[in-house]
Formats: sequence, structure tokens, C-alpha cells
Amino acid sequence: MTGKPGKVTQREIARIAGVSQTTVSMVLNDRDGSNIRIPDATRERVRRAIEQSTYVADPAARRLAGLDNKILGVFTYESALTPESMDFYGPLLNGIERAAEGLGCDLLFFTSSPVEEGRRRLFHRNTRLRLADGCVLLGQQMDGDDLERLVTEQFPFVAVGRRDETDAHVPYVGIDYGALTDVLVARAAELGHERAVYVHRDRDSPTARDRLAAVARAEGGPLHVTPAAVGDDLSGLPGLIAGAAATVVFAEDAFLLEDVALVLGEAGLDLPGAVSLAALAEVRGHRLNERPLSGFHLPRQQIAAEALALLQQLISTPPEEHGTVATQRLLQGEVAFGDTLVARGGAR
Amino acid sequence: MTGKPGKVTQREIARIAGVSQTTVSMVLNDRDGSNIRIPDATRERVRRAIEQSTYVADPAARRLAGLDNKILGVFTYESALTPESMDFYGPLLNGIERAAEGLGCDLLFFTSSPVEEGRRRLFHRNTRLRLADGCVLLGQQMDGDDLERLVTEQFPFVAVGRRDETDAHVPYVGIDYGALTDVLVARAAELGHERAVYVHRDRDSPTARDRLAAVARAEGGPLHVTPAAVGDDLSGLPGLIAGAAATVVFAEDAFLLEDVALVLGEAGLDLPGAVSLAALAEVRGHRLNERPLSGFHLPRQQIAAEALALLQQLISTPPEEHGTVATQRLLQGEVAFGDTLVARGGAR
DNA sequence: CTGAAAGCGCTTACAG
DNA sequence: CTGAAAGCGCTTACAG
Repeated sequence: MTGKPGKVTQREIARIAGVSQTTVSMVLNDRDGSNIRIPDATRERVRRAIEQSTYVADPAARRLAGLDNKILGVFTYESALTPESMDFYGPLLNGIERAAEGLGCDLLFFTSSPVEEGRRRLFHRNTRLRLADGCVLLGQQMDGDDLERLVTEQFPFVAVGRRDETDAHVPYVGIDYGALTDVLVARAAELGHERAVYVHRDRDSPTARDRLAAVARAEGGPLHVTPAAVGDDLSGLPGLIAGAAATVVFAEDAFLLEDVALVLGEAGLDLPGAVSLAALAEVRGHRLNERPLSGFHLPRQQIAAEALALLQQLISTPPEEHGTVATQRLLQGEVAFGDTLVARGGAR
Repeated sequence: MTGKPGKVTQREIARIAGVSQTTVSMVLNDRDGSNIRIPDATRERVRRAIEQSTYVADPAARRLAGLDNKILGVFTYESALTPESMDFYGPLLNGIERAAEGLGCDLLFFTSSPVEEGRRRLFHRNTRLRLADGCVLLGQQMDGDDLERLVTEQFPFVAVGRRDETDAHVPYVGIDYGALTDVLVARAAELGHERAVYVHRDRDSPTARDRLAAVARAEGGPLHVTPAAVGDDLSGLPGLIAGAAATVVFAEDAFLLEDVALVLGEAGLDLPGAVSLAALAEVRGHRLNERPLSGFHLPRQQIAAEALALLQQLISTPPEEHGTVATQRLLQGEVAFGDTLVARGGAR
């Protein structure tokens, strides 16, 4: 088909070096066990033949014969390289690239996966998934069936972001939002606040649940937090906050927090004097009237690196020993105190 | 090695459907020629067996048997996904991703290539290059030997950016810097300028030569341009400009132009009143005292798309007919008039 | 120490 | 219309 005229094979090398093709393979793969012992002379002869040719092993054949390919798959549920998605994917991809370099692996991006309902499908007629030794999955929303199928087929993979939607045991590397939320809540309490509202989108994801759980945990403490699920219309918010006598608003993410600030500002509230604001998510790059938002800083590059490391571990560990490795890892982020969570009644 | 227990093969499907493995392959690949005619009934039976299983063809085996893989390689001479490189690579990668989606191809990034002297090496012991149907090469500086070897081995590839360092016929998609430079020079002449200096790094690349050639062409026209090769120390520049009685400075790229502006500003020159400034390169994202720079806008996304299209064409055209396809393509960029190239003597 | 053989999963002539 | 066979380039038991 492609007609590979310039292609040199092991057989050719074997002919030149005057040995069998098997021996060439042995030399190439440094097979030097107890049964096989290749004298340095032969070894040298083969080496030289290879150097003088343009031989490179055919990765397809290697793979077919059962070896690792040193290829890691990267599957993103949305396009990863658009300017808009760079905000989220950029640091992750950067981390993945670096980690792959370190591991000596190439990266296969499954850009061909057909898009359905705005999401790519992992499994399809012509998926090249199997060409990779394993795969990292990225995306805000993942498909539960995909995850289950990967587990049943025992294909090594790691999800970026906490996943426990499924019964299946999904390996992942995520962020401990619960712990971060606890710290931020405690901080608000320290600053004298007693009542807060947590504005969220009522999404059904593991991290959303983590945040809600942390908010619920606050119940017993000095700061009482009322969760409030909202849609696109935030006009009821000022009333709700007044009703709850809240002096702090937490929002699910920085974008939502910005929308909230807009509405509260229009309602004539002094921000953050009368009402402090904080996001329970990454706030890098977000500001409120020049002030850095209070919220979290997430080690996205590190997550990516950790995910690849875990994937590599899964690949090189025989399935029966998978119990040995910690396949669900939560990384600790950092609280960004910022300038929008201030002391209660603080005019500033 | 990886132990693929969940793996379904054509043989398995054949067993279920009660046909031969050959027939399964035929059905899968829609082989429906003159000699082979598979009745709809059999076809249906096979289809159903496939649907009910989790069968997906093994890409390694397909490839080994000589078929396309629908995998396009992406080789960058530097890391592509770092925050710094995003400026240059971002739009290109975005274009590549979109084009690959359109072509139904996956993308293999050769992140494993060992780095030598700050550049990745394309050919090495374990290159997975051959797994791809073809490859796009990106980077400011490419290795001539790499290019020649790709040509001799008849491996389909396309360079992004003009390449004519080698004797070998290198397929590329680039920008017509010469034409753009001509336009910008003409524009400066229109604005009344008669003498200009072209500040460059004296690099030996095709595009550098294109710009120099265009500058030389200006000789006969109303605007006389003196080329000036510079190193890191630009302190001689004000004197040089005064000596040449120049009222315009062209620079090789926007970064260099910024450095030039700094030096001239410190020398007390009014910019752009006394001296107009323009870059013979992309100026998007660059400003001089709030003013958009004069220079070019390059259709980077389009270049990427065009490069992939060309690559696909090369892959699907038998080598003997390669003469038929235009393998060296220059795209027209756009002159960004900006606000730093102003009328001669213009105070503004 | 080294080679002939089987096999990985697929495709494509080639015979029925 | 359909199957048995060869072959893609490699690796790894298995015999010498």
C-alpha cells in the first residue's frame, strides 16, 4: 500500500552480518539471559551492520509480537488544542508532554474519534486505542460506559480527575477538593464570618459531591454554609443572601463567582466589604476589580505527571498484582487566600 | 506482556458467525469487488456478531499487513506544549488537530525523541515514526540530514515552513514572506519614506533569505533599505540609523523589533514620529506603547490545515505519481498595517 | 552459543 | 460465493 522501498528489516541485517534473524532480534533487545549467550564478536558484527544501515524496528511488528510500544494514548472528551480549551488543558498537556519525554514515550492523540452530542466517543469501529500501551483520559465529563469497558477489557488507563461514578474500580489522579474546602471554610470562620451561601450548578460529578460534602461538614462548626443550587438566572441571589444573613458567598468555580459578583454588584452590595467572595476551584487568571480572587491553586502539571507515572506503573505491573498499587490518588492543592475573602464587616 | 484478556479477534467473530476469518475481514473492509461477492445474509450475520462483541481491529496487525493506519505523525524540534512555545505552536497545533479530525486521523507526537543540543532527533534507535502513515515536521530550525533521509526512504512527510536547504525535493507549506515584504516596503514608500534599515539576526534559513531578497529588490524603487546584521548588543543602532538617514526600521521579527524600540527610545528618538517601525513577521499580540505593531498576520491555522491536506495527498498517491502533486506550497499572509509605520515626519 | 519454527492479528492473492 | 494459505516484521520458546 504505502510501498516501503527504503525499509530495512532484521532479515536484511541478518544477511549482512551473516547470522540468523533471531540473533539480530536478540542483540537488539539485549536478551542476555542464562540460556542465551551471544559472544561479543557476533554482537559487534550485528551492531555494525545495524549502524551502517538505516534500520529501525517496525513498531507495528513489535507490538503485534507482544511487546510494549512506549506509546501512551491521550483521550480528551473535547478538542484539546483550541485557544479556549487551552486554559484548562494547557497545563495538563504540558505536564503530560514533559512526563512522556521523561518516560521515553510517544503520545497518541485520538483526534479521530467521532463526536456525538459534543463529546468524543472513545470506542468506535476504527479505534487505534490498542496501539497504545495505555491511555490517559481527560475531560470534565467522562462516559461511565467507557470507563467500565476499559476496566473489563483490562486495558491500562488512568483518568485525570476523581472518578467514582461507576462500581468499577477506576484508576485516577485528582485533587482533594474536600480538604481544600475545609481550609477555606475555616479561614472564613477565622475572619469572623458566621453565615455563608454556597452557590453551585447542581452538577452530578465526584468533585461537585466532594465540595458539597465539605460544605455539609461545616455544619457543626462556627461557619454555617447554606448550599444553593442555581441555574442561569441569578437574580434571586441578593434576596437569598440577605435572607440567610450571609456575609460570604462561595461559588463552585471562578466563572460562576464572577457572575455572582456581577449580580451582587448591580444590587448595590459593597464587594468584598459587605459580602466576601471565594471560589472552590482554580482562580488563577481571574480577578475582581483588580483583586485576585480567593480560592484554590491546583497543581495541574503535577497531576498530569502523576497520572502518567501511575499509568506507566499499571502497564508494567501484571494485572494480578494490580492490587499492590495505589490506583486512586488525590493530590493536595493549595488555598489561594486572595483579596476577596476579607474580615467580616471589613470596609477596606 | 500486556496480557490482553478482553481482546476479541476476527477468528473469534468468525467462529460465532460460522464463517471463515477471511470472510470477516472482507466484510469489515467492505471488499466487494468483481471476484468477491458476499451475500447480504452472510454479511448480516457477521455484522451482528461484531456488534454483539466488543471487537475492534488491531491497528498493529492492520499496519503490518500493509494498510493505512490513519495515524499522522507530528514531530516538533522543540517541546510543543510549554506555555512559552504556545505562542508559536498553539495556532499550528490547533489547525493540525482540526484537520486531523476532519480527515479521521489520529495524531502521534514523537515526544520520546532524545534531545541533543536543544533539538530533538527524528531518527533514533526506537523511533515509532514508521507507525504513522506520514509525518508533519514543525520547528524553526530543521535538520537537513533528517529531511534528506525522509526523502530517500520515501517516507511521506511535509515540513511546515519553507525548506530548500537541501538538494532533495522537500515538500512543504510555508508563507510567502517575499511578497509580504514587498507590500510593506511599498507602503512605507507611499508614506513618504526614502531610507530604511533592515535589522536582522543573520540567520541562515529560507525565510530569512526570502526577506533579505525582498529587501534587496527594493533597491531600484523609491525606498532604499540597508540591511544590518546584529547580535545581542544593539547599542550601535541609533548611530547606524542616523548615519543612514533612515526614517524606518524593519526588523526580522516582533521580538527583535521590541528590542530595537527599547534602544531607540532610550536614545531619545520619538517613536514612531521620527522613526517608523515594522516587523517582517507575525505581530499578533505585540504592542508598542499600546499601539499595534506594523507587520504581518500569518494564517497559521490554515498552514497547518494545508500541510495535513498535502500530507494526506502524498500518502494516498503512489510514489511514481508524486510528480503530479504540487508539493511546495506558499500561502499568502496578510499585511497588518498597524500603528507604528506612519507617514514620514508624522508627529501624530 | 545459534537457528528453524510458531505465532501475534490482519489482508490479499489464489484456489476451489 | 468462500476458505486455506502465505506473508507483513517481529519475539520467544524450543531444539540442536
